[in-house]
Amino acid sequence: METKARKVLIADDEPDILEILKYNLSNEGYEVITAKDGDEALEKARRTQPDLIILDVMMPKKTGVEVCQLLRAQAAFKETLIIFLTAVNDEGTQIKGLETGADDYVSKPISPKVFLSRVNALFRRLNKTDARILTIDHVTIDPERYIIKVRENEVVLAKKEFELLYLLALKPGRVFLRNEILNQVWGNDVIVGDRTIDVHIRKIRQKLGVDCITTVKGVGYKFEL
Amino acid sequence: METKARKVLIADDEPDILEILKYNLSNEGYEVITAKDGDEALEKARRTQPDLIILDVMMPKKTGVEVCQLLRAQAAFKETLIIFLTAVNDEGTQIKGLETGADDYVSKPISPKVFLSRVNALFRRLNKTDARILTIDHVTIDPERYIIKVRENEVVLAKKEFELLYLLALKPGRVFLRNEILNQVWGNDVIVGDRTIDVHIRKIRQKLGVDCITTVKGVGYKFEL
DNA sequence: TGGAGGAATTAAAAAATCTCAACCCGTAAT
DNA sequence: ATTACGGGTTGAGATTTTTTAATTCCTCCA
Repeated sequence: METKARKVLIADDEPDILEILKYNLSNEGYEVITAKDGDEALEKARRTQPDLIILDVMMPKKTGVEVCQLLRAQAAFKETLIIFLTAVNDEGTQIKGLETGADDYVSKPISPKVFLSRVNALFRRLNKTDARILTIDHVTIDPERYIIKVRENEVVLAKKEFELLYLLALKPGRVFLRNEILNQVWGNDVIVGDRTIDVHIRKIRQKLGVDCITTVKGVGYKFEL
Repeated sequence: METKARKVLIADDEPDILEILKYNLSNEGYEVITAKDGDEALEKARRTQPDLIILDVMMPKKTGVEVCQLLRAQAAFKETLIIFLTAVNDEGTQIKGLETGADDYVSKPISPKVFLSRVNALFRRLNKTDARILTIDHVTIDPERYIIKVRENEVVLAKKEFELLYLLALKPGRVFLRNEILNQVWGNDVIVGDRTIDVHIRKIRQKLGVDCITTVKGVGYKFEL
């Protein structure tokens, strides 16, 4: 249950639906934000940057389709998952929905079980493309197995260490500011001291036995062999 | 892991065909749902979530190809089996059909016997990847018999234990998050405590007597010899 | 040469997470 | 009715990871 809570925004004008979905998603460990009309949805989407947005097609102020179009027009929401919810089993809406760039489409009445499995499926699909094996020279980082290999030798890193290394290795050579690292690995709401990063960096260097992380004084760190 | 009746949705505008197929599939133990045009097919597919969908290419309202495209665009139907039915033995249609993501393609007139064997074959193919005997080094897991063998010694696991081990062994080395394990083994609607997984893992380790499950702290577990 | 600022090193405290044993509750078998 | 068993829960250690805090090291520059 500790998979860095994913944020889900639900927008629907029917309080009942809002409640049911919120309840179920919360139970699954998602962090849930709700909105009761199109404008509120837009506003909260911008402020909270959710991982998934569930939009009722029929809403006051702005319809789900409109909200979706507006969001997709913004770079920040190009990748965000969007699911449409609709009472009408209307073909026209469905087509328009998928064309607007929704990732899935669920029609009411909603079965919580089915709905949850769809949400999970979406995230699973997302993860797939997200967790790829990195190979930089003789260093291999496999996020699926959580192991690092240095010249055929397996190295075991702890969670934070692994995530930190993975982040740096995603863009070898690029310098990551301490702040970036904090946001990506720890989350932008966690507060930890600056030395914490140093210590982790040190452990990684130590365990890998290879000098692959370079310090850029006053700036941050980068992965480099 | 129960063998619940497979649901099959048949969509065709010719009542005769519908009848024949329904009769034959029912006899084979499938649960059959029928639709007489594209729209009805879409609607019933969503409501009943069938395991297999048989689509006539030429149908009122929407053609089979259109229905297929719409379905495949939805996450919930990414994995669903789809068979196209067509009167014309038209090359163009066939190609378009398979490109749209159909799993098989049968042309009329239909021989019930041949048709059934194709359907069975599809499910068998699906099953293969689903319930096959796993052998990892000297550990053998047979999901059909619910038997584990470790160096010729049979080990008896309880249901949950078995399913958990099987899940992990399906992708040796890959780390499964606690959430994934919960979803796969317990189902995404059941709520059980976190320690439950631990305890089951422990029982497995204990019974197998071999150290084959590795914990990745803060992340999950993986099968590894 | 002697700070000053930033980073590296350490050790040790604090927090998070597992393991393990004991226990409880249904249900199927006897 | 009794027992055996699967399987879910709990809480107390044990372990590991993460963070903090104190100290030492550099490197640049006045």
